[in-house]
This record gives sequence, C-alpha cells and structure tokens, in this order.
Amino acid sequence: MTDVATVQRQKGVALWRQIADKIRANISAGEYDSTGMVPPETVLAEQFGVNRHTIRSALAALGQEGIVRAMQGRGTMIEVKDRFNFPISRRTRFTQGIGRQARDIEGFLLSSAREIATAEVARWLKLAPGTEVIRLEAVRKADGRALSRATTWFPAARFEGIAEVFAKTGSVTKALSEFGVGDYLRDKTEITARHAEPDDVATLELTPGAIVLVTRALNTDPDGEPIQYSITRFPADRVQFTIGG
Amino acid sequence: MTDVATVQRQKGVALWRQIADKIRANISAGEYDSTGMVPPETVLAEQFGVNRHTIRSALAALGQEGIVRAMQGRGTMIEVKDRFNFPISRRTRFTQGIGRQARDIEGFLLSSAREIATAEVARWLKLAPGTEVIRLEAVRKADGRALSRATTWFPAARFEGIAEVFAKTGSVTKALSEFGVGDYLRDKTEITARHAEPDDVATLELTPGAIVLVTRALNTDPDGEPIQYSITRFPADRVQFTIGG
DNA sequence: TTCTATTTGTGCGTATGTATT
DNA sequence: CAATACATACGCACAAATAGA
Repeated sequence: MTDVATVQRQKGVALWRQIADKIRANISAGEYDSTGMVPPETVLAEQFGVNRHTIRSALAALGQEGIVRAMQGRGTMIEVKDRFNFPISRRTRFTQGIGRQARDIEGFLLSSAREIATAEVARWLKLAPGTEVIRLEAVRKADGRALSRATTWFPAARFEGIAEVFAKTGSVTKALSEFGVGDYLRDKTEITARHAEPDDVATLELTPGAIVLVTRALNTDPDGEPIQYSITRFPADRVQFTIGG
Repeated sequence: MTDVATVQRQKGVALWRQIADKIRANISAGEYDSTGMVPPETVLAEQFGVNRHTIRSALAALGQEGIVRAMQGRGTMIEVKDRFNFPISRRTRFTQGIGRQARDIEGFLLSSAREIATAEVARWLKLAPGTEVIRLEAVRKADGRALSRATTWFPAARFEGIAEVFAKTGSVTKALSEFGVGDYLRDKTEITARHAEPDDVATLELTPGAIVLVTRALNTDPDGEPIQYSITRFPADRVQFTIGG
C-alpha cells in the first residue's frame, strides 16, 4: 500500500501535517496493530513520496500529542493508554480516590522546606503576610508509574515536623491525623492544563511536550480552617478527573 | 547582548531545547516587553550562533506551550493570557458560569442531526440500544473569542425540534425550558486534556498543537432522568475549571 | 496601486552524533 | 564489532504573508 496519492503539495496544508493526520488515522484504524509500531521513517518517506525530514516533522507532532513515542535505535512505537480516574469531591483523598485502580500506590517526599508564604500561598491559606509555612515536594506513583507531582504548603505553626511524618507514611491523610486532624475537607479545586515543564518531565517521567493537568486545591479542617494548599501536576494521558456521578 | 555563551553543544541537552528554555526565561524576565515580540528568527540565530532551523525548533516548542505565537510575515508575538473561570457544580450552566467575566456571550449552532445513539451515548443517557438521539454541534464565544466546542446529545423522543430552538436562542437552558425542563442538574463531569485535533483547531481558532480541556458531562432533570450528554472541548489557555470554594 | 524588504513557513540534501540490536 | 534507526544541526532555496515606501 502506498499513500502517495493522499498528500498534495501547494494546497495550503503542509505535507507534514497531512501526513501526521493520515498516520493518526491509520493508527486509529488499527493499521499498525500487528507490530505496535509505525514503519521506519525511511519506509514512510518512500510510501508518502517525501523526504525523511517531512516524515520526522509529522512523527514529532504525533509524539507531542502522545500518540507515538520514538525510541532511538528501535523505532517509533504506538502508545497505548488507559487513564486513572481521580474523583474530586468534598472528601477527596488521593490514595482512596485511586483505590482499586492500582495494585500499589506509593508517595515519595522529594524535598521539604520551611519558608515565608508567598502572597499567593498566604491568600489561599488565609495567613497574614510573612507567616511561615512548610512546603513539601512529593511524587506519587501507582503501580510504578508516576501519577502526580505535588507542591504542598502547610501553616508551619500548626504542622511543625509534618515533613518527617509524610516521609515515613507517604500519605497526607496519615500525616495530618498525627497532628490531630482526623478529618479534612476539600474546599476548592481549580483545574487547568498546560505543557510539561522540564521539572515535570523529570519527575513525572514524561516526554517533553507532554500535557499536564494542574490542580490548585485547598483543604480545610472540619471547622473550615485552611490546613493545606497544593499545586499538583498530573500527566494528562494517565489521569482523568470526575466530579459527581 | 549575545547569548552565545549560554548554549553548549554536546552536553546531552539539544541546542533547541536550551534555546527554548533561555527564550522562555527572557520572556518571563520581561526582556522583550517593549515590542511584545520575540526578535526575528534570523536575529536570534545570530545571537545564539546557530542555524535558523534550530531557532525555529525552539520557537515551535514555545509555540506549543502557548507562550509565543508566530505569524507569517509579521513576526513571533508573545502571548498574553488570562483564563475564564468555569465553575462546575450541581447547577452548572455555561452562560451563568462565565457570567460577568465577559461582556457578551454567544452560542452558535454549527449543525444538528438525528441519529441512532452509539453505545457510549446510550450508556450515558441510559437509553436502550438503537434509540434515536438528536446531536447538536455548537460553539460558544465570549467577547468574540471561541470558548467552547460542544457535541451534545438529547433523547430524540423527548426533545424533538430542540435544534431549532437552540439555534434561535443559543442557550441550552432556554432551549430546555421550551420543552418543559425548567430546571436541570449536572449529574457527572469527567475532565481530561489532550492536544487539539484539526476540528478543534478550526472551530476554536487554535494554533495546531494547542491543548484542549475535554469534559464529558451528563445533565439530568430534577427527577434524575438523563436529558443531555455533552462532550465539550475548551481551549486550555483560555479556561480553568473550579470545583467548590 | 505596485513594488520591495522583511519575516515566517515549507522542503530538500547532507553530515554527524548516539543508542539499540 | 557492524548495521540499523532515531536525534540534532547546518546550509540552501523558495513560498507566502505582511508592512511600508
């Protein structure tokens, strides 16, 4: 089979874009299911009657979309994905939320610091300017795959030493209970999406250009007192959020 | 000022990536604020001491991130953004949700069709296989900027002719009230993110490679009867969702 | 209006580096 | 080790859009 006839020059749509669309359609149609890989660039170049660079532009675009993943020396593989579902409610908890969707869930503390709250953090936590907070940088994995990268701030006065407790337990819920917060509620969640930055790429094991879902969330104790503000990045191709239902 | 010294070859990080990071930092630092534009590719190429293609790779990456926007014949502009906030609750309504954030909000019906529900649509709307549904394709704009692209399904038996009503009013809420549904509730919302497809690019006025937030949502009448299932795409750089708060 | 300079967009050919098999 | 295949970068050419003379 040749695709030569399917791409046209001088039609207002770049060749690489036409080819990317065609390959995407081919993948959806199961064209390459036998190998799970896209044919080598040289083969595709011949099939489409274009230079290998043009194929590379097309595959790069598909790589950005997370549809394929090029591996040096091996070939370009088709990505298969299924998303974890992450429910968001008043009682949102990470581990419980993922629940039975993964065999094992781990939390790693990357670093912690005691610092002065920025204007943004102070606003969310309803703290006076200049108040000290404890910041945790953590990664959570489900079945060995990185699922989230969170930056979390706690009021330092109330949660002195929470970093050590989190490091031991790997769980915010357990850490908070050590401080007498047996229950807490999700007050507000903001959701946006953007491209992964270098730090996201590293800690979430992403390909550059991948998409991350970003949540900004505030948890309060049962009295409505803010206890935790988090900015969390999730790999968009591994996670979906659910509200209600 | 020259940036030659800032990029290094053969150090494990591609030149174009180093350059992209540097330009991103320059933008954050307000380096190009006077013009609101990045210097021409040829100038950047000379500044960094690389080929124009290398600069183009860097700018393409930044374009994917939505940080810059290249325009043929004009130059590469730095994007300024502020997101519309879209609250998600039991009483989620598009127009009310955007509310005072925009001066005027319009809804356009692109097309409508009467068709047999797919397995997925039937499942969401709790319909028997083979049941007919009405599908609307619509775009919503706020202050002239495209804010959402929705595909919506209604049970055909109950909402015969809803396409015409929506076309006139541009509002789902008003259209439903014409059919005796004075109130409705958001039962469930799923949120994911992915790269824009050609259709999204066209109808949402996006740049190829942009990110879209995708919601799958079910609305029911006060009795809990499913009345509307929608898949809606939002430009991720123009929208954020809020739950609670 | 027309022409020209500027600037981005597309495509090809080539060379070299690097990782996998 | 060699062969294969992806990764990066350069140089060249021309197309297309824009802005300004």
